[in-house]
Amino acid sequence: MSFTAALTPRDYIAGLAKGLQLLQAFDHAHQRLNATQAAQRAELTRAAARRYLLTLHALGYLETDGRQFWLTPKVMQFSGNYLASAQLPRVVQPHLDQLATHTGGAFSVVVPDGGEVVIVARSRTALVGAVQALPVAVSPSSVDLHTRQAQHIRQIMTMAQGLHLGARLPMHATSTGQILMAYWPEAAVDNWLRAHPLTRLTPQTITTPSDLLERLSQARAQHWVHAVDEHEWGVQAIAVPLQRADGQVVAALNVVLASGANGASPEPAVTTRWLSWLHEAAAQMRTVL
Amino acid sequence: MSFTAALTPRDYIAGLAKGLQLLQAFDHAHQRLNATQAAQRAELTRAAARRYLLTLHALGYLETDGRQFWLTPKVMQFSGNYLASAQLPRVVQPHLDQLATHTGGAFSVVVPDGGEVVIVARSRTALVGAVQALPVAVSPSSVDLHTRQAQHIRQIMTMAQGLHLGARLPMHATSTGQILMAYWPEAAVDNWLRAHPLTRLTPQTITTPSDLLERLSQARAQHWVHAVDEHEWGVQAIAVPLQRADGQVVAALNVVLASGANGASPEPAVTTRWLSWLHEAAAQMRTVL
DNA sequence: CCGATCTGTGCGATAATCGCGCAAATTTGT
DNA sequence: ACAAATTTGCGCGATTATCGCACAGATCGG
Repeated sequence: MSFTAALTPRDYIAGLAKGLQLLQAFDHAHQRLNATQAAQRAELTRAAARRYLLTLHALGYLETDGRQFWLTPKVMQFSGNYLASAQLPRVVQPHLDQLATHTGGAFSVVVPDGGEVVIVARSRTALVGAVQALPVAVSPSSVDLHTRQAQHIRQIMTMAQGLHLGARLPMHATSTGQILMAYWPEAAVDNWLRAHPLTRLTPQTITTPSDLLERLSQARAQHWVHAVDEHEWGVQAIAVPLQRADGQVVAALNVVLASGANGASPEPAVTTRWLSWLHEAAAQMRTVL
Repeated sequence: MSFTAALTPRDYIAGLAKGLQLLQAFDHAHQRLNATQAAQRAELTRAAARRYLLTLHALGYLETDGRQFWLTPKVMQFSGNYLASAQLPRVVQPHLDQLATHTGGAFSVVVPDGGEVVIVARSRTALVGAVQALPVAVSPSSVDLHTRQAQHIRQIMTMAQGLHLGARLPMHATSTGQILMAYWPEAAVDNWLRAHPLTRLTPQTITTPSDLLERLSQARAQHWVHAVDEHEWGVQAIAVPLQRADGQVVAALNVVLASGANGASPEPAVTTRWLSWLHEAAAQMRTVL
């Protein structure tokens, strides 16, 4: 993530790199950019940024009102091509759907990529009445119930915010990242530690190598990980590895739940139930991965 | 789709265009490409293609074994950024999930882009649930129930093949494309017709402008479209428009079902039921779009 | 084992890209 | 409403990134 290709190793098209960098400059926090802002974010001169913006517009990847630029749905084609070509998302999706339908949970399948994890499949059931109940508690009589429900829904909505297909999350602070690393050879983990700072995201985030190594060893021993409030406050997740028939771990499956957020430790019985569902699903997928 | 930017209008980075063209060369039918194949598909010389491939590899968008190249999950980041920034997919997703949970159908929301439609949100329940809700004659005997069920599951799996997030489908042969065009001004439809051939995809595909115009006018009158076997043999879909509060049609919602495939015309009662679900959902979304 | 194809690489030629700089248009603040 | 501060469009000469040929070695296929 920190590469800027200092030298030009002869077979390197700078224009392509800059263009993609510019395209990546549009994220949740920067949905619309003008030429000047885009230049800053992509570390280009304004003149250059403008050329790339106009090119991306001509190709249909950006829309513009002449002043601001923003992403068009065409950028989804890349993801579409990946989903269509990679077999993992395809074979996993039906299992995820079934899991979500039967249990009502919100599940993700992630793969490691460039030191982070990427969500490549996802499934969740409806949060009944989610949107209508969202803004304000309405009912006068059963205020408490509705308030609590709305609060809960708001929590889940909020926490689902960053968890769309294609989202990238840090390995050290996610249940899936941890379970994946647990199966890496020691040297790979060391390399990862050298290359990636253990950025603190919440008070619960693991931020020292020794704590992380301990967690990984625990994960390796029990074949699952439970991360509470480590990535986002109020969100817990339980993850298990997804193995191919030959035992190779190629992805991770998790369920994302609201956590106590009041400091209450999660109930073991509840964890165990989710865990059994996860392991059951993982076992089913094992033969088709 | 037919642009090749014949001239270089001064502010056009050819390198970016070629690189993206190369990245788009990887699709379902061409998951792994070597330098020579990639050069052909992207219409570059082999030397050039190699430079772009190596660049994309250095940037992490392609993986390679030294000979073949293929997409990495990193390409999903573009889609992730779009999903995170565009509000439509975000606000629509909970409604879709609810719809799928309650009805057991497979729903998509699409937006028009560059003369095609793009799937920007999707939801479906596990197949077990879906099969029961399917518009087929109920089992004559419990013996071949399993056979029929298996057959239908296979059908649905097959037909869901090309319907992932980010997939692009032709407007004239899809229920969603037709309902979207139905609300276009006449001139826009004429322009579209001039620019896009009515490619035949099945024996049922609409291939003449007059037939299409008739369908559009019908769609406009009744506010929905039912397309049977027009895009893919054995697949039918029912679509309704998604309007903003001000009445502007910004997207389309549809449900995809297996069709009789034996030539039997679909039962009106079944269609009506799906339609009411679709319209109900569309009405709910109207306020939040 | 040999023909056919693919791959890595060097190099000079070419034109694609760079970024400065200015004038006009737009936004912001009071 | 007006002026200051940004932002934008664009021309231009300089430069260097990119092009594609051509050759040799590696690989594949039967």
